[in-house]
Amino acid sequence: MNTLGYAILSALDRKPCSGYQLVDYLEVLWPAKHSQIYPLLTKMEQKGLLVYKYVEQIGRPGKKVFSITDTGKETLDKWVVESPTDPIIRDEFLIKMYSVWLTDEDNAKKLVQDRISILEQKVTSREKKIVKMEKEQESKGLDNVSKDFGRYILYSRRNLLDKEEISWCNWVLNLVKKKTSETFDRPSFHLSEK
Amino acid sequence: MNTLGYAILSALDRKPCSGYQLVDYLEVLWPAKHSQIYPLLTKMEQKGLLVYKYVEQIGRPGKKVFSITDTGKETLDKWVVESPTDPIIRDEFLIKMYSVWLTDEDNAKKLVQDRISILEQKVTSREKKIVKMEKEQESKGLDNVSKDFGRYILYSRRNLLDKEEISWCNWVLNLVKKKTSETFDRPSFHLSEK
DNA sequence: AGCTGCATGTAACCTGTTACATGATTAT
DNA sequence: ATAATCATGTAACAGGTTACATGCAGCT
Repeated sequence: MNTLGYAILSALDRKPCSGYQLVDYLEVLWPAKHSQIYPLLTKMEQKGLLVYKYVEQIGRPGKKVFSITDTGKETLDKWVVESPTDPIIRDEFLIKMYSVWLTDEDNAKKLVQDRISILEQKVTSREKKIVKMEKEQESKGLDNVSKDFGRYILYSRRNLLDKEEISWCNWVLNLVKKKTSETFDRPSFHLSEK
Repeated sequence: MNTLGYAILSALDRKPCSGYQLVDYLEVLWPAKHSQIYPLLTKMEQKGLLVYKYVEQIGRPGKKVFSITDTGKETLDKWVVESPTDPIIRDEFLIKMYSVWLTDEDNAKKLVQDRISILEQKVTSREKKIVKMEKEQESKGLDNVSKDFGRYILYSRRNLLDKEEISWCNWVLNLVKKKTSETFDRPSFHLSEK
């Protein structure tokens, strides 16, 4: 089984979901398109890691609601204690940054400023989600607090990191300015410069 | 052309490299294995984006040193001004965290502590690289300062983010402790709690 | 004698994205 | 009208990893 499979297991371990719902739900854990999720759900169901029942709805199409089985839980438990592989990060922004930031000052600025606004946007929309989670929390009992708290810590992690990247962007923006004004006389390569 | 191709172009735009060297060099920009890089270099050379000359060495095997062509530079310049796609992040740690952090306290702690030590390790080794870059810088003229400074800002970015993640890990570690002692009485879902 | 680093390449496989396909309901 | 949301699925393709394959130099 691949990592997406385990992501699905850990999501369903909290609450049963349809494939459609999982697309949203997995966004924080391990983003995937529906075209990848649906076939995997079928495979996992055939392996006995999941079960589903078809739930008919009024005013909208019926759905397959998947739940984790005991076998599924065991599989997840075994995997969870193995040490995780290195995170995979691929970011076009870094390449573009690397390419333009000295040779093309205007585009460098634009690139960084755009990045800042995208990050700020994400931070605010994530904060909204957190507020939403709070409200839902208040209407529920204590038992459910723990279930969604995992998402909360992941959201706050992302926000922390995004905010830190915004600081970095502003630092870079300052460097670009300095570069122009001070004729760039051998910068001291020190972290403390920040 | 794919993003790896552009990453190669931007790397070679700084200085000519062999495929073998590119594996290391691209690690910060867009990590790739040699099995992906070698065939791409051949394709790009055939398209006229790159040229190479075979350089024989003493005491080690000869290598193909690739350089960017004017066509290659044009291709890169066009791509660089387009707004970058969203970064791709996939991290098993997050799934494992999500799964264990409430149900299995011991493993949750271990998971986070391991993460901290890996991050700390990376931060220190990156700082060493920066020191190395400084020393190399001092022996070179002003012209080359700019060439490696791009790497410097990317390294410092990563270090900043990794350090921030370490803080987050410590915050989570505290939450786990609290959970045990305070019977977890409905935590207030506020960011300010940090 | 065996491991690490330098150096290049191919083949098989897995993972993930884009596009094709369908269809009802609700909001603008 | 037409776009968006809910809902599921497949097929073709692109991107990336693992494994196979070779070979020399230098170190332990």
